[in-house]
Amino acid sequence: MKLLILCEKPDVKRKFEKALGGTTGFFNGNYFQIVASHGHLLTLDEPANQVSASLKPKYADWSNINYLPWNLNDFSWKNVFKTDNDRATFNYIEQASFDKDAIVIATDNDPSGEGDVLGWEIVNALDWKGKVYRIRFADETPKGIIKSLNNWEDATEQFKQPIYLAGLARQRFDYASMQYSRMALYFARQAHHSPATLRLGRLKSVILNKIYLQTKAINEYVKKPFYEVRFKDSNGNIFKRSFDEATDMFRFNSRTGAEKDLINYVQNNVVIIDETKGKSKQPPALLDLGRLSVLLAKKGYTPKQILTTYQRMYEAGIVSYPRTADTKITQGNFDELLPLAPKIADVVGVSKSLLTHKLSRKKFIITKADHGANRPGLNVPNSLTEISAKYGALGQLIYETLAKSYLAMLCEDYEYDQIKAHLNLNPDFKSEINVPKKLGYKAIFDESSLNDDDDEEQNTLFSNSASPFIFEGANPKPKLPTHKFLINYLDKTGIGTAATRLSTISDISEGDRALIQLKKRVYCLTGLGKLQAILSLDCKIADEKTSKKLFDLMNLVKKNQANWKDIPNLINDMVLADKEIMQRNITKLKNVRINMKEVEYITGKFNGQDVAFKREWGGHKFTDTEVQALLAGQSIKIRVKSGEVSGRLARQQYNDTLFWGFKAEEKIYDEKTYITGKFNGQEVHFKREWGGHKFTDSEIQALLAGQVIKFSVKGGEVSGKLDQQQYKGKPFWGFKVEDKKYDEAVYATGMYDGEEVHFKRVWGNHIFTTNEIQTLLAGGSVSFDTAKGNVKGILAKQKYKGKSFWGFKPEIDIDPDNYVTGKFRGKIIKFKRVWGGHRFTDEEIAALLAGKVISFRNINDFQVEYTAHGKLAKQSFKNSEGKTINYYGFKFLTPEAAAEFKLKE
DNA sequence: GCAAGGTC
Repeated sequence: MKLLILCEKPDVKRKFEKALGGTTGFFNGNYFQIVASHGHLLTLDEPANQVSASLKPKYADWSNINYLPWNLNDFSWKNVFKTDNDRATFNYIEQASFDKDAIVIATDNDPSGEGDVLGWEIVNALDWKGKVYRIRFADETPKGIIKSLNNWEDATEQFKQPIYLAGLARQRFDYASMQYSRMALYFARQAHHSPATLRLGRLKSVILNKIYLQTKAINEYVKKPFYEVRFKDSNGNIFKRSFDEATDMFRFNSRTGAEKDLINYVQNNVVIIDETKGKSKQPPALLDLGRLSVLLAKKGYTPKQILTTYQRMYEAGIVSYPRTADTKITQGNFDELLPLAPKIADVVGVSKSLLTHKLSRKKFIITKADHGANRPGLNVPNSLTEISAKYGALGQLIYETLAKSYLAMLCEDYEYDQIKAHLNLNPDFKSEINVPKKLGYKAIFDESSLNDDDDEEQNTLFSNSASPFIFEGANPKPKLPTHKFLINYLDKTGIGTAATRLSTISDISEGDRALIQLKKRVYCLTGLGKLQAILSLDCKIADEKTSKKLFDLMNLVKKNQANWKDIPNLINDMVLADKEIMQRNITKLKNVRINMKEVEYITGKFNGQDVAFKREWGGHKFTDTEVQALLAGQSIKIRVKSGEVSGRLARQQYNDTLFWGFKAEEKIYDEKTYITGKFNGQEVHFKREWGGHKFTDSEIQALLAGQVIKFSVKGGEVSGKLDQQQYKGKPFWGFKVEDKKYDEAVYATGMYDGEEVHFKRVWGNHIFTTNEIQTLLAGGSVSFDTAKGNVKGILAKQKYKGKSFWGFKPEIDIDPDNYVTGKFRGKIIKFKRVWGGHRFTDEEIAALLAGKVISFRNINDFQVEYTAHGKLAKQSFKNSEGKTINYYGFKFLTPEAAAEFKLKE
């Protein structure tokens, strides 16, 4: 038999080749050829293309919600290729399939059935009539792959594959959830908001809902301070009574109440130890992409930066596969990486003597992993510098963090004593502390900062006695929706994989249509996001339980206990119920200020029909008179940037979407800026000027005749001809450069990495010397003095207004987001922008640099608000090697000290 | 224009 082995991606194909000894060969007497897809090659076509011709207008309509919910029986569930590249990949798979007898679906074994859906999509597009086998490898080691091939299942009967059906149902459910975006847009317009589009779904909407409600809870938080007597020993250990709302007699609303109580307690109350228990803790689970991002977000990196850098490192084999659902690894994965541990430890500066636990602990191991948890890859770099050179500071941080989380697995347990004590004269006052005995894995990786509650305090032993003091507390303030907060929350909902969640957060926090944005390390909603969140309040689509229900049903399908066909229709029940709720939510929008870049739509009657169209066209905003004329079916003339356009309102089509809008019928270009002429018999318009050069009459003749012309511009000489080009997807005619000769006096020319580059000889006021030019071309850095101070930089390809050019690039301050650079006492210095969770405002920074004392309200780790005073000062600390490190930073002052400084000011 | 799931 001849087999076609279909992998999900090229990376896995390579693992198969390694296991089977080549792309083609024989296995168990069968000839095989391995091919790889590239994720999903196909996707469900647009709604309007899924239905019969008579239903098309209904499914293409965005202005009407009478059609919702959709009838999913109308759908043909037709797949289309996502891109031309995907079609090409398919063609290569198809070619390979022609002489084969059976296909082996060797796509990933996701518990969601996604790999099965992906595989069958391709098999179905091949119109395959032969045998189909499914293999599910435990890991991507040769052993795992070969074992899976020896245990293949006959899967020829596609609709008897429960896991596939579960995946297929999920896909249709989510696809049908598109209705929500149309519905919400309709209601937004009812509330007189006109966003270009909204994006609702069971993941996106849950994120928005959580941020909305959390922000609301914070805004509505009312601090209720309380005061009570507690004891503290000389090591800072606190003794307190257990608090019970019903029987409480010791908590006061005012300080004076507690002050009166304080008299009842004596100083130096003797500490009695009740119990000392030896305890231990195993290293934490390996990091997933979400938890990794939490650690990196603290340093100011965005999900997008983390995802792209991790991906690049994965492609180089330095880190493991990013988009895994696994939090554990197989014994095979473990054995594979273990021999590399000493080298990894060297790279990240971890002492090898700590790596004594060479047997895998049960908690890390599973029998079957999709790719295994995120961990260092099999390509171990030689040094951190090597990583940072290629992947920047973030790359280095990713590797260090991931490596330490992995190496922690090979360390011994963390051991500590849990000690309980009470006070002799006041036995109600108790304390429980954890005192470290042996750090074990915690010496290299401390997971406590990943937890929502950083309650893993490590204490020092009790001292002999404790004295009373007045403790000021408050009802806890709801947590800020930071990245950590959001990731930990989504973890609990279980929607998607950690990587999917991260990429969705990235997706909705970037670009013009962003729904959320990070401000001072806290997520908040954009105008668009707020609009969506309010419209979806109390709706099922924004309910975290919706995904849970979906997954529960999918699990039943997997066990043959439910019919997969019932799942997609559930979204329709939701749409029906949420339609009413959303309609009611419109009123909630009325009292909310929403800042949004709005696309204004005009609504009115055209030939007796309700229409909505954009008020702007080509930068021109229709006046009310023009709107009346358009609705009356008249032709109007408007001015746009490049000339005068006449046209009228018309039903038009863009891709598969019908819409109403102004349709240009005739355009007269401004003669001053445009030339109108005939090119190959076609009327063309192009700009009279290019790069500051105004074309002469003879040049215009030559251009229209298709000839190459040559003229001088600033910095050199260009040659080129007239050609049709594209700008932002729209075609235009204009001069197109074919060759540029650079003026040697202005530009330096040379080779950089095998590419000819030209760059300006001058940067600021500095003229590069011949030596400096050579250094720059060799990739070296050059530094020189300017009026603003010393500048150091390298040669780099840069972008300006969308055009790329080569030039000197000054070294940007490391992490400008986290550090402030400024002049302090006549010197350029850097200092941290955040102190104790507080991010200094621009005004505060200016005051600090001016040497002034500033004060601000802040919240401490116990969620208690207090006023912090301080100023900028040169400070120092001793690092682990005992070396004194000097630095500038905010120096906290007591209120008394601050007042004294302020007096001097 | 709209999802969530893959891929790089």
